[in-house]
Amino acid sequence: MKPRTRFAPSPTGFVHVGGLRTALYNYLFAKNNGGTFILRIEDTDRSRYVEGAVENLLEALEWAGLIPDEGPVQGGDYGPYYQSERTDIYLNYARQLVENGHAYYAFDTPEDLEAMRQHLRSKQNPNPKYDASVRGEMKNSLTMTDVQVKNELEKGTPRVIRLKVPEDRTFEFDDIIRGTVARASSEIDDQVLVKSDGYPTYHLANVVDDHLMQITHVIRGEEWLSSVPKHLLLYESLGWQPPVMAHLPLIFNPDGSKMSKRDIQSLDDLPQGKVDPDVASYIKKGYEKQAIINCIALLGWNPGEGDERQVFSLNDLVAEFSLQRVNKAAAIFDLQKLDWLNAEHIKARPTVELLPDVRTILQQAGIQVNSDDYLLRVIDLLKIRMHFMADFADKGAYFFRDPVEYDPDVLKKRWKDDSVKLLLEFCKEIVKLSPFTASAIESALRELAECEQVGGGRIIHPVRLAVSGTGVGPGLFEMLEVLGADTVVRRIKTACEKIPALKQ
RNA sequence: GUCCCCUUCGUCUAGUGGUCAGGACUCGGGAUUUUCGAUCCCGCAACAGGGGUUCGACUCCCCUAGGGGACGCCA
Repeated sequence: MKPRTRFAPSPTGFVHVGGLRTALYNYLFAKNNGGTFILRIEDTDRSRYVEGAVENLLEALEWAGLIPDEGPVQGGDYGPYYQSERTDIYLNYARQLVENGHAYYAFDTPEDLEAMRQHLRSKQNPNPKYDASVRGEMKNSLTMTDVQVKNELEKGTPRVIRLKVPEDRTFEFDDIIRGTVARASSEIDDQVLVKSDGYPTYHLANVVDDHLMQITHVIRGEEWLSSVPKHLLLYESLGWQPPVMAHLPLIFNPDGSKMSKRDIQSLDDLPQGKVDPDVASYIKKGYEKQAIINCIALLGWNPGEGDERQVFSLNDLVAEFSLQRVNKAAAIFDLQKLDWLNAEHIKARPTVELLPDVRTILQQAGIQVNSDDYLLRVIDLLKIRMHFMADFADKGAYFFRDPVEYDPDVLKKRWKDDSVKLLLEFCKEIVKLSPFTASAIESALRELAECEQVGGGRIIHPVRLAVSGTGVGPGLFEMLEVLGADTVVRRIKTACEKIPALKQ
């Protein structure tokens, strides 16, 4: 059977890095097995609903290339894909559970619950549960007569439906990532399944939906691990077969704390030991989507023995992914590795593909680009040493306009008393070149150096400074070829006039 | 507090009884006499601790410590 996986976020705000990884793993597992990747919106908490959160989510998935096969946008045979539109379905199953004795109505008010907890709270038991030990003293359909219950229901008294967790049972299951996990039923509370507002809780809704949507593998964060027994009991009570479970390790800040949006003002000025959990921040900063995907994929997964690749495209990941190779331990999100991967992915992108993006970036920086052909050659020269796409503007501006200033440190170090003379000689030589190619330029320069009894660097460095204004960049001769003879000569002459004055 | 999960270089990790414990990022050094945050090479750096099991443990078991998660009419 082809697997069906789902990413089931709740739209309570921004898209978390950990959430994106959960989506990624669900996607990768489904695609690796020729299965179906489903998006389901878990919006059953009306009080936490955030305007625009669903749109954010959809955008982020789209950006990352994790397109669902079924979901709110695509539709599908198992919709609706918003849980808020499925309340009657959940209610039906909840009633069924009550009828079969697996669940019961409870009329306890929040005050009643607080009183109960207050009463039971102790050092040994700081968080009393609503469970088999207390449900006999509470206001519910187990302690009330049928008539009373019927009365309250008819009156519309606020009530919830709770799961009746049996005593003295142990729930055991196999998690693909963690192996066998067991938990005693005495540790589980009588979970609310339907809230007094008529909406289901996550626990009921996810079980019902996963079954109805024929989800085969539940891949989600570790925070759900301890509620699996409840879900298992639900599957059993409903007479359903539970899906395979896989609980992913968490992702943390460099200092080991939980990633929190509250810690962050800006990505460029992160608090010590913290990292931004909001995927949108990374998109905004201009990270390559492949780099983000690559990075978070490696946070908890690796291709295994003998395969020491670090750089993966989404397709590579689809081909290699397996849940068996997902790590158990939590990982720390390392921005340095992300930055390195970002540079790798820029290098890996074909120059033609880079073209429109670079053009946009240059335009945003106020740099006029006249010829795509020219831009293509510039990108070819630069992309190997760019860490961010924005670097094309910062470090490539001189390809489009003459330098207005010269790096003082480079000037001090590289500009000698004979530089003017040598550069003007150099100009005389290169104007004769036809065609104006890197190799021809190099020969001319080497010849001149020999003739003048100086090392090549004596000319190379001042030329670079004169032409680009900086001390770093691509190989000089390739750079000059792309710039063209006219530009090179013009810039050298300008520099020969301006720099001596700067040097003093 | 209870229950559950986790623990190899600073970080991400390989490793499933016998390895000089491997790779990657970061950092340091060297090379490239054309720079560089590019490239290549080299280097620093780890099995949390204690018991077992075994001829032999990073690998299996137990305990301790540390970290994390859950304990809501939130997901």
